[in-house]
Amino acid sequence: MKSKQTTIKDIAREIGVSPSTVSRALNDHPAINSATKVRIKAKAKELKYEPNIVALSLKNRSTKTIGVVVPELIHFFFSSVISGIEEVAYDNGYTVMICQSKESYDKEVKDVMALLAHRVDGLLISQAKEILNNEHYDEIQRRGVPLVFFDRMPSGVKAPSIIIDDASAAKEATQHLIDRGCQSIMHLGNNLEMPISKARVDGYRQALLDSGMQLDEDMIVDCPTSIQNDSYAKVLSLLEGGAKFDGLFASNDLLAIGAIKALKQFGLSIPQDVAVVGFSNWNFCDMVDPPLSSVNQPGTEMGRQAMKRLLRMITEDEENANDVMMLDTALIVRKSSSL
Amino acid sequence: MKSKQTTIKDIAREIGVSPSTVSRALNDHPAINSATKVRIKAKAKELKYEPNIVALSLKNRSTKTIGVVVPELIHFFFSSVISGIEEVAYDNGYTVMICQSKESYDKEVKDVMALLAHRVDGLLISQAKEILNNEHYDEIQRRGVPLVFFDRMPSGVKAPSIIIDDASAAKEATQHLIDRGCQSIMHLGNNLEMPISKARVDGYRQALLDSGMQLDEDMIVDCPTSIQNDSYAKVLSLLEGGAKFDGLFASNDLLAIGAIKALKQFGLSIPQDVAVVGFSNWNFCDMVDPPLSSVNQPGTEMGRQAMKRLLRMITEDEENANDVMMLDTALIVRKSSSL
DNA sequence: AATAAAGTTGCAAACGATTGCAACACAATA
DNA sequence: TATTGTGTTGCAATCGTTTGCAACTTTATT
Repeated sequence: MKSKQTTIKDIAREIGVSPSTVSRALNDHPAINSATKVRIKAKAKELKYEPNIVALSLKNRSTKTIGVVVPELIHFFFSSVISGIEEVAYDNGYTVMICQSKESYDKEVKDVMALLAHRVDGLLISQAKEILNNEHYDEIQRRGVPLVFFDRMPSGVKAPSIIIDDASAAKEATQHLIDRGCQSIMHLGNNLEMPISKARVDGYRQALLDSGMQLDEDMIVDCPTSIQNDSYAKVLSLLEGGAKFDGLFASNDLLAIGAIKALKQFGLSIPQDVAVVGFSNWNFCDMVDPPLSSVNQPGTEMGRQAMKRLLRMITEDEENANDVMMLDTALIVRKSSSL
Repeated sequence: MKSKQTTIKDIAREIGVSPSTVSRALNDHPAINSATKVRIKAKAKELKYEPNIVALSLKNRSTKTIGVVVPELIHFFFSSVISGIEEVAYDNGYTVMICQSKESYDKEVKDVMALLAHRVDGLLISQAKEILNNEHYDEIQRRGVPLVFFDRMPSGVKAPSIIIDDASAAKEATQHLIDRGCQSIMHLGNNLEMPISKARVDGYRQALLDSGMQLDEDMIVDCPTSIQNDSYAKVLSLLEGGAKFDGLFASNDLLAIGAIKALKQFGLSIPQDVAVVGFSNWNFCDMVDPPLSSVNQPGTEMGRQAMKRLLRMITEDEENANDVMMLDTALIVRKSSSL
């Protein structure tokens, strides 16, 4: 059934020349008689010939394909990144293979090995939450396949990465709550094992310290699953336990939404009683009630930059570097934290 | 740089046998001496040999890769479908190449041609909003590449499809509003050129007719862009123009959210003054205020079924069929339409 | 007319893996 | 000893394309 795909040999047979001549004609090789070229090209069009990329990949030892591993596609942020990646890849004649690690270390390793077996020309990875070791990253580099991380980078791997300044973004968000008059600010972290989560906690801490506010470790709550039910349940039980706070900075928007639900249910109003700020600026931030203030992460731009960096590694065949590009974030203030 | 990938020849050279022997040993061919097998397998592990899928694809004329074309990845529904597709593909040893048409006809055609050039073993497509003709679908079939549509299928192409019963789902949603006591129900359509949008309008009409309610064509409003601003502006101007209605059924959730914003701003309360139902049951439906009633579209299941159907076409080499599988939807009633 | 110089085209090898067939060594049988 | 059988391995072709080199035809030059 796959037999209906036209090959260079079919054209050669029909015209009565050798496959090499057809190949050269289609690539406008100067040595080929122009009349022959015309005949061959016409026949190619007639038979809807399309070069077999698989054969070309084998010959060129380059698949013109790059592999992407993201934790979850359904996250708005990661789909935006993918859009940016595809845009640049497409413009440069590359196609993209996307895998989802589903936040699992094992799946991430399998994905990476599968992409390597497919002989992708490069890899763009955002690390899963579950982190065991870096062996698969080392294997990528041992094989000489270019590698760039985005958003979530591991420590101890010599590869470029495109990230945001999580600490300073978190600091800005916390500072905003302080400026607004909040005296006691809670932080909901998302899996504090992750480097980016740690960085956000650091930013939160720094803001409090800089303002001479006291740091209460009990106010830092980890919600590892990042499902709004998690933060909903945790915040509700804290409130019921008598916790008092007038500001809340969450490490992602889902956690913020869950917290808002708990706060509302406890009879508190937002932002009057508690001001809330999220992180990522997901597309639903201005749809919830009240509209949620959040730190905007430039997903599409991150994808573009990551792909550009990878292209530079592929084409310039440069040695491993570990430069870090930090993209600007912006705090989007909405009603959940404004007076 | 790509030179560091171990091949069968490397193993052969190091052991001192021919590549054919290595190949047979790794595939546990009975003719190979078991001592030799052990030595070869050990060496393969040592050199971290991984078969080159590109070479295998060329030889087998099968890439074990399937191509997917969706309108937009950032839509929750489509990312869910992708997850379902990947799940089944993965379990059957296939990898997935994803393209986004961005709702553009030209991009869809380019994506399809690129995937064909990559010699994917099959294609899963959800059609873009912009529809010009079916030539590219015909070309897929002319080449004998299996094709299955999901969610948005074209008319006039003989290929299987996995969809939901848009008309009956829309009818159920509208009926729910009628049962709730709504006297005058508005419908916000999303690009009424699209078959699925037409089907939803049909369902809406049918529900009204069945209940003996009058049909006012002015109550059917097209919002082609599917951005909440579109429905926000249209609904607001209708309200200001004196339009009266106590129910609203939107063809997708974004439109419903935009409408709710307009209604609130006009001083109407939901669901008391106007009951609202959306379509797709996006993940943010229970995060907005009030939580939005919506028709649940089983995205992941749709992806699974589409991939299964495609696998059957690939493996059983069956002739073109055009069976349609309709998946069950369920109206999820939330506060936006409950008393 | 002989030779050189273009102008065209084909052969064969290569990319990495698989596989039918031939070839070899050695043991068992007649 | 000759023959058959069994176990093990290699050769060569194949998938579709590209490309250095050789070979051929035709035209230009002396």
